[in-house]
Amino acid sequence: MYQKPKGTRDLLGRELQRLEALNAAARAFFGQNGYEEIRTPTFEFAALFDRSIGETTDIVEHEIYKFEVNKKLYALRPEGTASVLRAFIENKLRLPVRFLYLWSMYRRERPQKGRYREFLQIGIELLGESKPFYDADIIERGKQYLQSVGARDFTIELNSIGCPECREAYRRTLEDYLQPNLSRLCDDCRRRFERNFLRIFDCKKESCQRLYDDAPKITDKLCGECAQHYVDVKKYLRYFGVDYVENKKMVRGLDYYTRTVFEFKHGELGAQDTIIAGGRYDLLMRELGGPDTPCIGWALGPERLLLTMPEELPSVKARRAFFLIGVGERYLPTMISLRTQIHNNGHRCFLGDPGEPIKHQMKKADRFKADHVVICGEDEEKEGIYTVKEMSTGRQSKIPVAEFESFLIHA
RNA sequence: GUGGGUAUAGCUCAACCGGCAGAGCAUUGGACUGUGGCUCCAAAUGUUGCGGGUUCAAGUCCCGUUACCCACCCCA
Repeated sequence: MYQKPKGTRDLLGRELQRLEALNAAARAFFGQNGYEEIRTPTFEFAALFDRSIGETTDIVEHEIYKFEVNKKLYALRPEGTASVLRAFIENKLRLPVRFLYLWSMYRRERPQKGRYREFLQIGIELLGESKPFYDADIIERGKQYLQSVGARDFTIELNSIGCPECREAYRRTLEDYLQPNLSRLCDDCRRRFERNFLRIFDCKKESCQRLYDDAPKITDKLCGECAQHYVDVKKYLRYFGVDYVENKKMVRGLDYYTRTVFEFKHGELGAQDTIIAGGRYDLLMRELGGPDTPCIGWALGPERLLLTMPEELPSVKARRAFFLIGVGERYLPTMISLRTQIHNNGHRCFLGDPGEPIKHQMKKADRFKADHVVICGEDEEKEGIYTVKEMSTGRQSKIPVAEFESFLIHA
């Protein structure tokens, strides 16, 4: 027997419906807000991701699916931002522009709750806007989107990680603070400090965290411009009515972020509690060979979001379902035209096999979760009616053929 | 990549110290030949994840392996 690769899933039934409901809501909502949907190739030249995500990140080092064909090294995309910027540059588009993407991403991680090797991201990117107003704007739009699909109980965490100059100054300050305590850090943190020093704050060990609680924070060491930017972002968030908590220890896993970073978290999700994560990346476009262009964006994990939501999404509307029963094959033409009429009114409709006993067809109707059964037989033909049975109550009524259309409209 | 847990009928799970492979739900048929669900009666269902080992005897013990779950790492 064949099995799917580890960390992948077959999407069908309820689960697929739920995901598609989030996609449909995102297309509608962000479309209204001027975000244009974009699709790029699922694979790119591997160098694109090395350059953008950061060569010392774990993603690039051992989580990317890479393959070589004809001496060219390709990679399945592990995230969306790099591809969007590459497409922007390559297609010589004009600024400013807003993009929406709904893509599968690929990372060779060990799967666990809310984490897969092929997973979805709904992301937005706003290219060409540098002002703090826009940082607040896309955070607020994220909040509004979550609320529109019925998500509750998430908190927004905010931080600024400054520009490379701020970070270099801060690194020295932090080093001075940690130097005397180096022996109390865990092995992971010592390694992190060498490779990507901000990431020490992600450590889950309490002994390390106690040390970091009293450590100087990057927000205290921002340069003048970055500090002002951060102050203004918070000002606009208040104008927008967005509640947030400052998390001075929040940093990002990707190297390209500058200044504003944020996460939307949900408390009851276990270790993978981040539903939306994003931030500003003002230097990446230039890094990838494009024009100097400030950008900001975020990505949402639909699988994780769904873990926080009820089985029946409020946004999934159940359409009426009809099942047609024929008593004898000679009623098939009637049934077929009836089906067209029902479909034209926007309802679902299935045909029973009119050669089968009524009992069998009735049972099928139940299986299909039909709301209404319409019976076409000798009695109906004589009286010029259809017998309509409402399945939830068992009540039956005779509806004259001429009045059936208006019945459908009100069903 | 590291650690812990799990794997038995379509599904959820039992099976004592190693001793005939079980139940509920679902399925199928009947009670009910123009009416589903509800009720009652009956039937069918297994490579105990896979491969090896120990034993008179393995679902049970041992080794390996695969998948899933949870956590670390990392991240949406």
